[in-house]
Amino acid sequence: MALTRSDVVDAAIGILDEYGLGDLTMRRLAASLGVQPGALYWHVANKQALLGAVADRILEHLDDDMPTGDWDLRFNELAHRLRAALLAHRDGAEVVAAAHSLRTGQGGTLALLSQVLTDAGFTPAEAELAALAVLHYVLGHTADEQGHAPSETLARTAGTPAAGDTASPAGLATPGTATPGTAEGAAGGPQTSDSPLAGETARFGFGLSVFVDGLRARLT
Amino acid sequence: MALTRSDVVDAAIGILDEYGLGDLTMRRLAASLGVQPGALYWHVANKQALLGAVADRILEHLDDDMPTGDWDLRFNELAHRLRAALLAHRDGAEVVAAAHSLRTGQGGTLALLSQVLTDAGFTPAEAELAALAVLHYVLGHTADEQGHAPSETLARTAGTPAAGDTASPAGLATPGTATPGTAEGAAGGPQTSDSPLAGETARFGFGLSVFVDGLRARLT
DNA sequence: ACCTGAACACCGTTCAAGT
DNA sequence: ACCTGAACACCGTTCAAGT
Repeated sequence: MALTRSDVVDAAIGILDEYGLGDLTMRRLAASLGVQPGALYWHVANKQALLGAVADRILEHLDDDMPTGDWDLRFNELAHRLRAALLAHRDGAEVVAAAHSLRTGQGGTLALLSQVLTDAGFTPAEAELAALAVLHYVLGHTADEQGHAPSETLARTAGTPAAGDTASPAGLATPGTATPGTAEGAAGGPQTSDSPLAGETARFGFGLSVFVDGLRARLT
Repeated sequence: MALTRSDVVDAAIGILDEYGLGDLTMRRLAASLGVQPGALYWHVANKQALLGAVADRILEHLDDDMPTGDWDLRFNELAHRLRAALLAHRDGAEVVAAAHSLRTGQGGTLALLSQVLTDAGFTPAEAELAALAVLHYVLGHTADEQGHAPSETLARTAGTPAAGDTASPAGLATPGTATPGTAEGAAGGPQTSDSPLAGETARFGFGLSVFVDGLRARLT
């Protein structure tokens, strides 16, 4: 049966999760589909476009069933969901960053965050800038996590969360994030597991809340 | 005369400024030095190490003649200097990001920002997290600027700054930043040049000040 | 100590030609 | 419409051998 563009993206995500971005080459992808490298170019313009499609897939359904409530609650929820979506795939943050997919991507992650802030009372220009700023923060922080941190995305497998650490801020259910590829540095580093900032989610939340506090301060 | 490691880094920066990161290959670098590709590996372990050395060079002297004063003033100064240093070389932000050079780099940009915040009264853990957060912001924002914005780093050539826009926040002299490579999108996009957030430096400063406001709010 | 020559094992992309 | 075969123009890295 003939290959489909969606098949190509599926296979790409498969390679990503199993071997990482460094091994996601057009030639390996073709091989995994049992096809010649040139065949891919019928379904996808080039590698950049493929990465864009992969990124769009990673960011799909980011705003499904969004809670209603204060802007800061919704803003936090979106940021945490974004991080969770990136963590759900090996090198997810790097892929999305490489694809420049947050600004333009189909889902419009930038637009989502921006909208919450204009609802809150910011001008469109301010809202977009602030949304971009936290987007950069989330991408950077999550890329760091995926670069050299002990994984933190099982949650479904074990009953007790790894170290008192869940991806969602409140008790809100995260969208269907399957288990990711194995992390490279599984041997725990010097994790100062006593401070209130231990746990990657808490560390992430700290930077996020500083930013949200700064935003709140300008609303008065 | 025999090549020196410093020569190699110099030549790498030359290629970077003239042709960009995409054209900075070991083979091109070797050719520009009139040497065989293999010769480079006597001076540099691999490409990653080379990029690290280039990044270190870009970030050199970031804290020369730092002003004294309130932590927020010094924090802002460092952030603006960092952006200026990145803008001083084509694809500077991407190089530094790729080199993971802010955390570990010789200069210790992370340590510098962190120190300012511990001086301000934050715990070491909080200070490092907050410093990392703005580092991510600066890198992301500046990478965006360098990716598709009309260049903004002449300042020395013309008497009147391009659009009421300088890299330094106050009248503080920036360290020796030479003129960068030409920007790719020289044709001006839809620049809404009326709002108070026009001008890349103002846009950068907005996100930065939101974060600093958030930090100040926790000091009470 | 420093570099050449030459190879190894890859890349992304194009494109005539086949079915 | 969809894919093969085969090439083009590259990569980073290694390493014996030369000087």
